[in-house]
Amino acid sequence: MTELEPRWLDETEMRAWNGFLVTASLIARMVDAQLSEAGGVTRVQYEILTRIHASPGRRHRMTELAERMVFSRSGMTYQVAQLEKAGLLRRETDPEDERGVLAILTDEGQRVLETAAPGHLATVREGFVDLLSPEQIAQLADIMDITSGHLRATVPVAPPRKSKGASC
Amino acid sequence: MTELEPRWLDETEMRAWNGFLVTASLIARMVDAQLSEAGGVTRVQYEILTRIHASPGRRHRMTELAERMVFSRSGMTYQVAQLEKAGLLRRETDPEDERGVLAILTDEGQRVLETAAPGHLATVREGFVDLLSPEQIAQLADIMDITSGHLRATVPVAPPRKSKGASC
DNA sequence: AGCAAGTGCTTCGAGTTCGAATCAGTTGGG
DNA sequence: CCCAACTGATTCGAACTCGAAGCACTTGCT
Repeated sequence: MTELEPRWLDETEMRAWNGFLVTASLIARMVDAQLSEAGGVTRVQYEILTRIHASPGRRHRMTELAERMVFSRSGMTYQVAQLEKAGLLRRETDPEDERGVLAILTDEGQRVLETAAPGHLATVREGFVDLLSPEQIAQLADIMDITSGHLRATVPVAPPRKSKGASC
Repeated sequence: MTELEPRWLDETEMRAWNGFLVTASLIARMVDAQLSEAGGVTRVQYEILTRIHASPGRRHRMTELAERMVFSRSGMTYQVAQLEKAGLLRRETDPEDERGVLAILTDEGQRVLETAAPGHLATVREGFVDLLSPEQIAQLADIMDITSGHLRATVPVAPPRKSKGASC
């Protein structure tokens, strides 16, 4: 983990890594800006609504939502509370497990999502997808499958659950 | 900008876009975690130190630093202030323009950077670079050059300076 | 020189994020 | 049945981030 003589990134690796970081920051800003001037919701909120929308019954458990979005549970509680205040979703305790809470899309939330979707999609295309050739999109999809898959298996998002196996 | 019938993302585009977002979040978390348990500095602070280190004279102007890092100016002021408190850099007004401020790496900052670098680099390799083949790295580098270049030219980070050309 | 416009940085207030601690409900022995 | 361990969600405090507003210095025009 802590080698004394690390292998520095070569020129290509550096372009890939640095370009990745810059792109991530900038596209996030661009999407934020578009959504905020389009009125309704923030980027995080938009994504929450989208995920709930895509779930069966237009409802979704909190923790699962947080895990899929790579977001802390407390942050999720906060944002879902905001969305509930705004009337875009409501919360209900899960009848199958009284500890759990279901976030359920309201009609109003559905409407806001439908209104916001075209502009958001256009921004994602303009700032990202449509800049690349179909081949590059395919290459990128493969690459991101590898990295996201590996990282999901490696990086803890929620608390480290009771360790039953060895930790090192 | 707001088409009535948007072109939705196809399956490959979705994998690329979604994988990109997930990867960005997770690698950020992984780097954060590594740096925080290694002791010294946060990810943002590490990057600031690195950029100053790479500059001639181990010094760098604030605004330029913010622009290169895709960071707000006020956020940069905050983080540089933290680093100054910690003794890792000091601030001096630029003798060539009394408005400007130079952030200058201290010996202590240099030392911290050298200590943190190997672990950080190892994490970037483990969580990202070394997961990919040389070909994929090359593909990714080309792709990220396109996106970051386009976005840098498009997305404003600092206030929109006095517009001398047309704005649309 | 003197003033208006411009530029560089900081301050301020509001909103967001996280992890640790907490509360509530569930599960699995005894 | 009862308790201990566990799990899902929320609350709380601290830290971070941003944009707008403000201050200080510079530039350009007359």
